[in-house]
Amino acid sequence: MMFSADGMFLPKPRLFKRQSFNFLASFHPQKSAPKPPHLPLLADKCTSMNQLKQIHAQMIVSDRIHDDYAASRIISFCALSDSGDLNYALKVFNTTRAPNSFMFNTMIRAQASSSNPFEAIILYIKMRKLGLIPGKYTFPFVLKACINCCSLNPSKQIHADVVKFGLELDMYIVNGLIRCYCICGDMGAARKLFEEVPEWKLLIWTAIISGYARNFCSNEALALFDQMLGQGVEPDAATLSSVLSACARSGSLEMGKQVHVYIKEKRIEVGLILGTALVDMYAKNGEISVARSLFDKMAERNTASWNAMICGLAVHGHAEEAFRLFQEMQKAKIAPNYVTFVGVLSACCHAGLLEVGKEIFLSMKRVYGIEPGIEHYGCMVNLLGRGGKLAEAEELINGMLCEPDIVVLGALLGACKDH
DNA sequence: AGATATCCCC
Repeated sequence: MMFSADGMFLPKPRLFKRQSFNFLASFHPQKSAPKPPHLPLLADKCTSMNQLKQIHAQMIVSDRIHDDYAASRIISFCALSDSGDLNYALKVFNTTRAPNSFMFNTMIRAQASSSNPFEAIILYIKMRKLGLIPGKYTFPFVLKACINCCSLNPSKQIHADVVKFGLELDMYIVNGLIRCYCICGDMGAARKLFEEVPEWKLLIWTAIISGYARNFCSNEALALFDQMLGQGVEPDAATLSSVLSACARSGSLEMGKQVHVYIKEKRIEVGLILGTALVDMYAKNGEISVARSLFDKMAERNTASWNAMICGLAVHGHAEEAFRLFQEMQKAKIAPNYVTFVGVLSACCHAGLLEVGKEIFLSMKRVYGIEPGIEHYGCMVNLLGRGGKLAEAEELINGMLCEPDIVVLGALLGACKDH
């Protein structure tokens, strides 16, 4: 390959100069007998959009762009490669006269994990209207789009299509369907699919276990995990993070510890997510020092990792430490989110820090652009009420965007009784 | 003549 180190073919691309196609020229070693380069294959060898655009230009000039295979290679690179460009892929796709199912699959796959997953569903509908047959490389991605959109209705429609096209036994597709139903909270539908799977691969176990864990059905999640181990299936990091989440929420410290031992024994890599799950499990179960030492050892931490530790400290009465960690989090330039402030404000509640709490509460929207939710109001009413500021607490409740719940009103009533 | 999936914090 003749690519230069910076991925550019030329020091500086100049319009209308022969050199502009230097890269392509490099595939004509003999001037006497120039052999046309195989453009579609060349598209696969690109490492940058710059290179791809030159090949695309050549395809247009030589009229090869109307060749299905050639256009597919261009779309595939732009849509899926790391150095691609989804908008460019869309432009090429939209100007293709008769996109085939490979192109649709590629675009659906790319759009499913984009910021506009719904576009993938729209593409799927277009594909069906054109009479193209969706296949095993269509459904996993359109289902992923459903998961990222969090919408149940198209999932049912797509489920019907899966059956219609006879693909209900494809592991990747069943996995997608189960996850769809789990995300939408329809554990009944998810379980039914799970029971019908002919062979329970790890993938499927993980889908159903994480579904139960995410929907706060910790006992079902742990029971299925037991069943899975009983069948000799070995869990991986993804399975174990869901199991740890179930242990965290159900107070199953012993089970959580066993999982930790298993991770050590099997030398499973503890990355960001599994690390966070461990910290959360120990923190929620009151093993703050274990949680803390694991947290400190993490090579990478995201907002969720900090949240697990901060909330754990706050709930177990270590308000000062929770604050200190919140400050460290900001120093580390990790953006706090909604959950972070639930932790920080509940630390204020535990420590009775009214003024600090007020300041943080106001900063939520002003500094971080996060609209306070019911949990944050709950903390504030609690703080104001305990400080005897009943009128202020009532005023705060009246100004809420959401309806006050039992926690908020209970905090106010309790304060009224005390004062 | 072409490719696939999962997980954490409320």
